[in-house]
Amino acid sequence: MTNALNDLPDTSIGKPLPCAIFLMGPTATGKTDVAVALRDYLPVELVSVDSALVYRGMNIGSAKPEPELLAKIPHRLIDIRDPSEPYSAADFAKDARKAMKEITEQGRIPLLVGGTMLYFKALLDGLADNPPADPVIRGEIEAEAVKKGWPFVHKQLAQVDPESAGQLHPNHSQRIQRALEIFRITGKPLSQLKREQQEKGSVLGPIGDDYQLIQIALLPSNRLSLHQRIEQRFEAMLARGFEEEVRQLYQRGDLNQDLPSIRAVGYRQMWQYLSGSINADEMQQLGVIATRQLAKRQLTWLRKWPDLHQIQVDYQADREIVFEETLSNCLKILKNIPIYMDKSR
RNA sequence: GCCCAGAUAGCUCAGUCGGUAGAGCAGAGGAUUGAAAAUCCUCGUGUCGGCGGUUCGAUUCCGUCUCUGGGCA
Repeated sequence: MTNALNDLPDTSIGKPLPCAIFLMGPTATGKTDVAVALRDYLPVELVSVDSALVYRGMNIGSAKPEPELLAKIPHRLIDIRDPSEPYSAADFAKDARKAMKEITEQGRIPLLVGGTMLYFKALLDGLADNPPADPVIRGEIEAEAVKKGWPFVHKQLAQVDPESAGQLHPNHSQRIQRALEIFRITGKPLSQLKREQQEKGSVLGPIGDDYQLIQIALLPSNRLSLHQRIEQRFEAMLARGFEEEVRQLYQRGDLNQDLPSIRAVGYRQMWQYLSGSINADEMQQLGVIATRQLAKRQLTWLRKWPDLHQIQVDYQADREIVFEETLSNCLKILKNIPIYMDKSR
């Protein structure tokens, strides 16, 4: 099996690269089921690419695979943070690289499954060697913004990093804050650091330098049916005890709605409901709406994604049939991997 | 049955002292380098409930009808 990996076509110069598979797609497309099924055909090991699944105790609302499944089939990068601890794209890029290396060294193929497109992007293109978030500096910038508004902070940024400021709308709070934060920590503009990354490379370089990637996306063939499925799934989450799950987080007392974890789709709305700012009906409606909007943004990423194998998924057809079809489409794409194992043999 | 208040974008509503109308939400498209399930940008023609009247001109004023709330019987 290990030797088979070395038989991969030598794409350019040097030694052949090990294989890695990306399985992407908007929320509620059934990526996990397909990924799990692929294990019957390929020696893959799963790595989750999901900014919500990293949090422990956030299971129902994040559509995390069942505990029994997780116990049986290892998924990397799930349940690796407490909801009080932030996680970032850079954390992910580091963790995922490490996981991929371990998996490859064991003669298996990393299968990265998820819908957090910035995480995929960070892996794919790499990140500049920028400093991590600094809560104190962010707090200072935030305070200035509250007093004078984001357009004012934007003007400040324009003085030290006109290039980044020019690319950002004066209302774009988060990214203005980040660009200014980087300048205050390093004394260098973000635009310059990006350029340096392109010229000199960085610690987290493009993953394609080390792996031969096969990128697959599951895409809904019809937006309306995706919306229906999202609505049904949210209802199912409520029926399975989503409210109780969030209530336990709520009652801890150390969490708040500004944390990345609690801002997650569904959790944010349930939190508002538990704190009394919206009623149950609004919670459900707003939760569904937020999920639809998330799926839309994920599709925007995928529309311009390079080197992508796209698989259309039709939700209106029978679920079993669609699953079989999707799986078989994936297998067709993956057939050129030499260590493909045909179950029928 | 009578009285009052409504009827305007898919939804909630604003508005036009008479010159055919605009916000929020939803939806669509886009951006995306340590919060990304985040954050931000762009996109608004609809018999202004029906019919009639006044008027050069009515969604706006008047009458009437229908429907929806609320009140009185």
